[in-house]
Amino acid sequence: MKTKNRPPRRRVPPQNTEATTAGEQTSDRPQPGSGPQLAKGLRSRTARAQGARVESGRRRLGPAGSSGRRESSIQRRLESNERERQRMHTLNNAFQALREVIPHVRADKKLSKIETLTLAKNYIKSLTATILTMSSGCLPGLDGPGPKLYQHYQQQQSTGSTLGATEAQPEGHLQKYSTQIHSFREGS
DNA sequence: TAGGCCATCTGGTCCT
DNA sequence: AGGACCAGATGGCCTA
Repeated sequence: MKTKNRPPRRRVPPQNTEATTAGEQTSDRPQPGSGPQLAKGLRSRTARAQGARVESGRRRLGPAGSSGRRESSIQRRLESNERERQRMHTLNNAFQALREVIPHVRADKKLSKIETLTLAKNYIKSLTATILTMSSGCLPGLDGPGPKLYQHYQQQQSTGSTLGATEAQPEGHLQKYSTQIHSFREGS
């Protein structure tokens, strides 16, 4: 199953969740960004989470239980949620930035996170292999970055015990990266 | 409908 | 002590 070309889902700024679920006072925590309007019929994740919690009530509420929680405790949790949300947004921005510098075949297709990381890894390796090849050809002597780069590469290879036989050679990285690009293009 | 991917919430642990 | 980080849980959206 593939989830390709999925349009980015839109979100509204975070809302109070726990207090709503617990039937306690809602927070008037500021809502950063004062979020975009949702497309018709499209609920935000936060809103959906709220709904899910209200509907199913399956979220963990901690040992004290929602009813016994002090307001300050709830407020702390909400602030923590907000920080976590921001942290994840920062992480996702970094993923997006990474996507934009990784050449891949289908620009219209958004790489998943795991695809992004895997491609990036092999892209770096293929670039390293290319640099090695070029530097060893141009700088056979003792001066210049070539030998040092090669030493570093060899060190990396010796410490990385998970490399397969193909990856043991610089050309293998390029081949693997190329293969991976094609497999993503094929949607496999 | 199943499975992949994702956002969010949550509590625990680590770090400053 | 408080924030950052992490991983598990949960449920929605989307595609095959």
